[in-house]
Amino acid sequence: MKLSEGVEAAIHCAATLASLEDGATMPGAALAAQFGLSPSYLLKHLQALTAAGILESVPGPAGGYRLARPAERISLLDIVLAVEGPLPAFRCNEIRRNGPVRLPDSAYVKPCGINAAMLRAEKAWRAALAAEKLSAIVADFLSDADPRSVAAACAFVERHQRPQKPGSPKQ
Amino acid sequence: MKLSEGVEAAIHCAATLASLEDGATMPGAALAAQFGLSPSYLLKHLQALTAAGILESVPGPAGGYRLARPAERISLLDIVLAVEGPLPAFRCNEIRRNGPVRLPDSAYVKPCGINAAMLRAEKAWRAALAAEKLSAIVADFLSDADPRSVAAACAFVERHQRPQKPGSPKQ
DNA sequence: GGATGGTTACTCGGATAGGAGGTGTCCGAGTTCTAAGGG
DNA sequence: CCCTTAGAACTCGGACACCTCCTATCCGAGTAACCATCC
Repeated sequence: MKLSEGVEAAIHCAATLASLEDGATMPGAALAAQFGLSPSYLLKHLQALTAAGILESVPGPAGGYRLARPAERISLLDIVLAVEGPLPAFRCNEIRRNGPVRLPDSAYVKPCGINAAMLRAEKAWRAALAAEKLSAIVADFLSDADPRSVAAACAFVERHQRPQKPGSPKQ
Repeated sequence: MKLSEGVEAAIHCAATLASLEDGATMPGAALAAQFGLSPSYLLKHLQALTAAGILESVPGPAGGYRLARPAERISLLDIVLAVEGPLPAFRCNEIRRNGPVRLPDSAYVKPCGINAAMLRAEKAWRAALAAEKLSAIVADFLSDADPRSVAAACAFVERHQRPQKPGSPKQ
């Protein structure tokens, strides 16, 4: 089992966008440069986040991406589900029915115990991810990370963010 | 993210082997027939379980597989790790270092907060999997599942298990 | 000087090739059971 | 009747193609800023 590498990129980008001034945007190309990624490919994941309602996109010059809601209300689970899809990692194929003796469907109304156990474990995983808020990630970074790294990140944000246009308030 | 389909097969096979009489074995071909799987392919996963020390294999006629230790001491985590590998699902590629400004390595001695958060969530998942013992899975099946399904499973075990050979005690 | 229209450049969005890992299959090595032959 | 021995059949184990999904890339649609022109 392996999570898509896009998850890492998506979380880093979301954390960077959370550091922007209120209403400001940042182009996808800038985010790609910040993390050494292919701009075209990063766009794919940013689109997924936009489709999931986590980000907003502003087209045209001075456009870019920004968070669609406060970082306190964005969890890592939201991002992971947006990139990886909503389906659970364990998908029961009901192989218990594929034996040589075919029982009627009425013998399988009770859910598969193995599937239930796997889903319980995945529920714990999702609960832990839901508890990890993007705001906490950013706060921890600002307080705990190396000062040089924090300074470089802040300088990058200051350099590439596009201030909110006065005439178009953030919805 | 998607778990390998072999995980489902491996758990079902392990649960079936847990229902065998003490020391008895069952060939991989019988397990494959029980779940409608390709024998050659199922062997691949059973070999992984054997390499992980969860199963034991007995070669030759009247051979097959059996649990290497009591079902109470086998968790779903053991099986998942044996099939999927021990690496965590989220693998940090340290893209935080790939920016245009290259800071010295000393600026990154603190672990990445995003990686830490993802690993915390995965730790919760693994803890939940470790709590799901194979013995409990089998017990729940015998008590809760449809009687017809239980009867069919027991009949299958009775039909295909190979009793322990008197002269070669289980190690 | 101010308003207006066209041009330009920048942004995101979706459709299109390439590659790694899981899926499925095959054949070979090893071991035990069986049965025939000899004592 | 018992032991020995050769054969055969069944088992697991590892090596080889195929296929799906993730990775990576390109080009097109749309929009806002900019600038030249006109009033």
